[in-house]
Amino acid sequence: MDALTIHEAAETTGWSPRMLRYVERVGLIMPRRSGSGYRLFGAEELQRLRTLRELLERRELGLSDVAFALRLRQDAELRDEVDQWLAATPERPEFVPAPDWLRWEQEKHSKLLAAAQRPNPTLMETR
Amino acid sequence: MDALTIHEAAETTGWSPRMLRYVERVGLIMPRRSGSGYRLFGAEELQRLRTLRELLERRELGLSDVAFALRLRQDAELRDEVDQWLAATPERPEFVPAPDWLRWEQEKHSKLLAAAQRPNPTLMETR
DNA sequence: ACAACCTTGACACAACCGTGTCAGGGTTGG
DNA sequence: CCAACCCTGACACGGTTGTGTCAAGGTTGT
Repeated sequence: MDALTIHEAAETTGWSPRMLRYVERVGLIMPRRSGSGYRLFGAEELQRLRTLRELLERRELGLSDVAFALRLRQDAELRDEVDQWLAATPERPEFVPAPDWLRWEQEKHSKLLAAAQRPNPTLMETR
Repeated sequence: MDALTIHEAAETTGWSPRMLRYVERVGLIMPRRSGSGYRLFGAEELQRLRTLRELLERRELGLSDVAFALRLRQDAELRDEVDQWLAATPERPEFVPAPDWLRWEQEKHSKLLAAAQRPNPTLMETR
């Protein structure tokens, strides 16, 4: 039948056999098995594996990231809880009144260099 | 004003000061800063921090998981790509015709124990 | 029957995550 | 002015991820 064994699948997908087993282990693929336990990769999973590979490196993801996304998708309750947490106060810097704190971010880059000749920095309002 | 410094915030949230800085670093909180750069935690972020703590341990999540969920939420394109990948062939074992492969999972637990007295295992259809 | 596959399990190892702790240096409040 | 904070950066360290490799044993095709 048109199904590849693990070494063949490895060659056409760019994963190593070792990694194909690992990808299965983290739950992202579940190739069917032959009667004697051999993994069999159909055309569909081969495509899926190529796509996954491409996605991971293009977006700098880890398998664990995608695995977590899968977990979110399968556990609606979890998804809601996480989403709800993220929803609270989603966007910041939450309009800071002082135009002063932005400098902080940039200052910290030059801070070390300028540390010597700075006698007394900003110093204002007590928290 | 009603805003706590990092040690005070640590005590009321259960995080250590070190971890509060870390949680900020991974992008899950962004406490505002005083004029001299001190982190200031308002009531809202304190609550958020307690909730986060609770969520993490109740669902066995890591900060990196929630950070990734945040990334997904903020990058719609990424979310779509990941979702689309997960959508393809979402549910398996994809109805296996042979009632035989289920045994595999259970067998492998007793396999080592039974290895000695098993002269010739299943052996059927050639992949 | 024998080479060339396949299986699981284990050791190994770099890179990262989550944490603590310490150093060097500013800030603050009494 | 001094103790008690705060800041960042660094070293350390156990745990997880991602990966290779090897061992012991079953399967397959010629």
